Amino acid sequence: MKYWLMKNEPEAFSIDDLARVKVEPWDGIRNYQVRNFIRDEMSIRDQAFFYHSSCKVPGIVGLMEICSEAYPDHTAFDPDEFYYDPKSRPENPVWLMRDVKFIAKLDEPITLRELRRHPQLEGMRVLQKGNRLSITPVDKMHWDFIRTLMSPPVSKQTRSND
DNA sequence: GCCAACGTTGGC
DNA sequence: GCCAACGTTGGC
Repeated sequence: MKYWLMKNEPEAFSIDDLARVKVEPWDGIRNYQVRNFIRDEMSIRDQAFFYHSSCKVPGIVGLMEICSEAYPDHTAFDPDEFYYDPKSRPENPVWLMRDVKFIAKLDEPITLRELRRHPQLEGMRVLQKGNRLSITPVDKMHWDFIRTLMSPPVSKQTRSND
């Protein structure tokens, strides 16, 4: 099992949106490195942090699970879509996506600022200068440490179901 | 809104 | 294949 951190702008799609719909296609990936992650390295049942980026307080806001194989991102085919990319054709799709499933919303976000404070998290991809990948792998060591920061433990009320 | 950092594009 | 110009990301 692998662990991931997945960034999204909350204005476009937030943890509250995911909590409401429960399952959502993670579309709009237009970076080859990230495409390769989701195609080659992700698996169903991998766990991921939901991260809010480009907002007032960037940070980890929730937990989710990868719940589909990779499949073509159809938003690349549609000229009316913001993420339209004529390179990608239905007969030969360049861009892929996976579905993610809501697990929990944190009672308190773990902010980027806080993540940077912990020496235990040194080397985390998302903390590295110049990192521009919207999805990055998270070492188990770092995952486990961050889970311990989620106190009080992720509350029952915000769990989808166990 | 600024700007550092990095990816992509395209001329040569 | 090089690299300058440009575009995008995303924290601050």
